Amino acid sequence: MSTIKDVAALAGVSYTTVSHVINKTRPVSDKVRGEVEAAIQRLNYVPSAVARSLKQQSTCTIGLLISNSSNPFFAELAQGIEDICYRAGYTVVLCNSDDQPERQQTYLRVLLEKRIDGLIICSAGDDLGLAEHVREANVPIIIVDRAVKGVTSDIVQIDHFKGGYLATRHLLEQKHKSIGCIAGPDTTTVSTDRLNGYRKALAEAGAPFRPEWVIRGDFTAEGGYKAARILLKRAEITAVFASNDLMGIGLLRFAAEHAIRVPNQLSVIGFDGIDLGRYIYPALTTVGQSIRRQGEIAAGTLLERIRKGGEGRLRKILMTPELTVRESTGTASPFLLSRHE
Amino acid sequence: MSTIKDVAALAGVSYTTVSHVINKTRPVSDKVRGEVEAAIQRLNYVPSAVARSLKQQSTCTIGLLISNSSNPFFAELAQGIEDICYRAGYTVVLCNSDDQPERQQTYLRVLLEKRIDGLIICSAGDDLGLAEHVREANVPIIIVDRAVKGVTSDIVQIDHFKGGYLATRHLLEQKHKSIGCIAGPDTTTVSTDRLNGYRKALAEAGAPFRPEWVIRGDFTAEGGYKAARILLKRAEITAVFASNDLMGIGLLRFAAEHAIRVPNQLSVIGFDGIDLGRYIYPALTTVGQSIRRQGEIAAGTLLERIRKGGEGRLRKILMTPELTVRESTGTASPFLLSRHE
DNA sequence: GAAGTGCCTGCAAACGATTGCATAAAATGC
DNA sequence: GCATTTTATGCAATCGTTTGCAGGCACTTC
Repeated sequence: MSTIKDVAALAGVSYTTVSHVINKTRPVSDKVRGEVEAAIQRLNYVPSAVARSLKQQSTCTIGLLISNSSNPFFAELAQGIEDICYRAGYTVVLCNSDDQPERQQTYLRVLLEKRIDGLIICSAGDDLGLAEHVREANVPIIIVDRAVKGVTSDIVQIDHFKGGYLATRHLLEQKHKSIGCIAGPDTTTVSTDRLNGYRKALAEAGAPFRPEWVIRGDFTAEGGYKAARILLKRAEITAVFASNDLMGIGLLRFAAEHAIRVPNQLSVIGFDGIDLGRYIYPALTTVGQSIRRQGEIAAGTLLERIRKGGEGRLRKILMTPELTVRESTGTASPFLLSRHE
Repeated sequence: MSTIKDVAALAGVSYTTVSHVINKTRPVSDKVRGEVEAAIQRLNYVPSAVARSLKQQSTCTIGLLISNSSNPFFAELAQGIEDICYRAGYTVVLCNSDDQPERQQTYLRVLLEKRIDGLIICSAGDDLGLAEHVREANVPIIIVDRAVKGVTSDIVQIDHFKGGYLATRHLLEQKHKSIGCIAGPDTTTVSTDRLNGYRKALAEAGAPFRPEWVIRGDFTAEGGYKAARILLKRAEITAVFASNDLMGIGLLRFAAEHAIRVPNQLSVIGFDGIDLGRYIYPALTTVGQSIRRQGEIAAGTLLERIRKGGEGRLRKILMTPELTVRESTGTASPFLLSRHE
């Protein structure tokens, strides 16, 4: 692989000049510029970003630390992030911790060694080790969607509480009286927030909160399916708030298999607003905000902080969830009790 | 950010020694090692991978160039790739060209500047510029799933032809006589291969090939939905081979909306085997091979080539597709004509 | 014709690691 | 006690760029 010196030698100039031709950082006579460009062509020269990074103390690279890439949520988020970074000339390195704290820490370390300019964390909130290491990291960080306790950084997230509230209120407005909930794992603040929103809506409507109507899932379709098996044993339940779309889809699957008609006999609402929700049948009613947009905002905010050299006070961006009514929710109807086996 | 020299100064040794302590590359007395380690701790020192890369001419980074990250296929593929790379101590930079050739070229350039050790391309095959640039790149490359004309590199792909054949034969075995096809864009070899498999199966069964039963889609759910609108106008069609799962899902959506019962009135088979196929209802019958596995094999093959310094003859790994029968296909039944509006 | 003013261009010192070569000190052999 | 081996450490060149500081040359200008 040829270097800037090879180019300089071939063009018969100093490598300083070659550098300036490449970066247009000071005037160069047309003649010399022509020769240098010809030499670059001939040698098929590609400047080394690693040498440049070393000198400039910046890599134009950001890290994306996510906890589990199998949720379409992350794919959409990554799209938004990647898009903004691309436009700004930044590059994204993808780190999937696969829900293993140890893997997460290894990645964090690697990213720091690679001297990333910024970090986007979108990861389970229950890892204490992470908080500590992140604090020492001394790199601009933004946390997306989840809160990581003990880390002070920019943060962009949807209002989980309000989302849970809106979802449940929607079901209540459809005259449902017995509303189940598939919550997330109890270790994450995300799921507690959503659950609290659900409780608030119930309380506000004067409906009782029944712990036995709440099942913990793990944010996967499989988890939603399993939760459905338990939850739908209770014939009185006519609607379910699944605290993410994937679990909602698992629930819908269970309903379809057991000939429970949605929304006639059972209403289902999800959370997130993944793109696929509109293509399944019945299309999933959900609450959320464009995930892609969240990614764009996250990346934008991070890049801005990088530009400022990390200074400026911390920003907390709270996005207001919106209800997207599709086909999986409807008015409670009296004959639904007949569904039970 | 502290450097190796700061550590050396604090520990009272030369930075050579510090380097050797870090890399365990030559014996160091226990006393000195202890002091160095203490200094590293105190300063919170993290070695710079960029300096190391410059010296060692290797970045332990690979590029992943994909054409459109909104297809779950890519998410699953990326998972497999990322996993293998993680284990091998490599890092993945994610580049989504979003189907824009110009963006693809920009990314390729950036990756070369960053001196990636290897490249995985999983991208639309119709960009001639890419082939040319890639050939000059002089970096180990592996192409996944698609063929890029004019590029000589390792390649791992599923046998698209055989997949199309198996899918169609499955429908024929269910006694379907009029089988439609939603093909991919005619610019990619992938879709032509799959289409040819479809034709072969028809020919073998003595069924006629009707061009008007083939609609071109764009590999998205939306595209499948639109194709369905045209295709299902023909009441004689009792089964459809969608040449990827996403389009199959779009088709299923259309069928559900129009009260066409699947599989009773219409059978649908997809291609790829995305994970979500099993959770929708009816679950999508499909043909393919573990996508994650494909990613793992791709990454593994690439890393092996990197290890060999790029030498060794080119490998072409052809994976045999397998049929996964789920709920969306069944025996042709006579009363299906009644479905038409 | 000397001084002043613009243009272009080059020298050499960083950036933060790795590593071949050399050397000092300690241990061993006889 | 001296030569020899072993063990532990340091020096300095190198990787491929960027960039502050000068220097050379050709015009003006008086």
